[in-house]
Amino acid sequence: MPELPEVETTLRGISAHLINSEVSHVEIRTEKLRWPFQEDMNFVLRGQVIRDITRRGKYLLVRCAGGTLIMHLGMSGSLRLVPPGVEPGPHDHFDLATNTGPVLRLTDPRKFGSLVWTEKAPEEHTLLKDLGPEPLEERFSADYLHQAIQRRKRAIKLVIMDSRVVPGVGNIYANESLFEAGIRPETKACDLTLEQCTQLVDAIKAVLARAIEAGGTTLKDFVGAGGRPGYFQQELKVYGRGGEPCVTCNTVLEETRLDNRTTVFCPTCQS
DNA sequence: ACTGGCTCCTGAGGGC
DNA sequence: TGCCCTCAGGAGCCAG
Repeated sequence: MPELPEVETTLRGISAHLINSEVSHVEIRTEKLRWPFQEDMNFVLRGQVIRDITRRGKYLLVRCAGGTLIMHLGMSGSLRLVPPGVEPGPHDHFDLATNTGPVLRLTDPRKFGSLVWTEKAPEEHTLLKDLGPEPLEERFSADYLHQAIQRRKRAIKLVIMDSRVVPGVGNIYANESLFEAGIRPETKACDLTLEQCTQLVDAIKAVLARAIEAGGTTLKDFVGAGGRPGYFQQELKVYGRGGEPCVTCNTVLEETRLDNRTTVFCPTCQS
């Protein structure tokens, strides 16, 4: 479900309510999400003071005094703050209760999300150590991208969805960014010029920033931690619009599949 | 070093 | 109404 903007929206919604809280207990209501829960999850988390919550790509990092809870929302996950005592629904798999009141509740129908506790520096964890530079930071530049993709023969769309190259960009924002950059999704990555890399990097940064500003994209039922939906779906120019006219030139948008993911582009604006 | 295919899981929506 | 199919915001893992 969530790509970088939805995870960032979630982070902004929850962090102020949880920082400096102490974890009173956790409740696990399913055997496993992506992986089985580690058995001592309650033991290791109970009593931890939440120092900070940050984001790396699509991962949320709940940084505590004695370690870090690494969370990923998969395709269908979302996090909300609920008052203690609210009855869990069928897909509410995990609660983290705090001594200050709010309960952080993970809902995830498809169970592709993950929750991993680590006591070492999280950036060195297997899940995070190979991630590329944060797309909204300066290190993610045209020079970086041009260098990173020079030996990659796959379609540029697949390469920008590779978290080792750009973490945080999923199917929606890959489609949107390529439209904004005027580049066909199936173009071989190694064929991109430095000029095109500049346009693509600028487009990725701009699209992600606008989406964050709008509170993310709500397709089915994504809601931020405060229960508000995102509004970026109203600004989508190609994703979900195959067969409809291009917002720029009125050409009918083409829909194809790349690596089994729906891909939409304008055959006139993108070359 | 890179690629393609498979996998996990549930729900919604379309066709018959 | 029910059944069966395809598709959905992800990414780790493995063989080649």
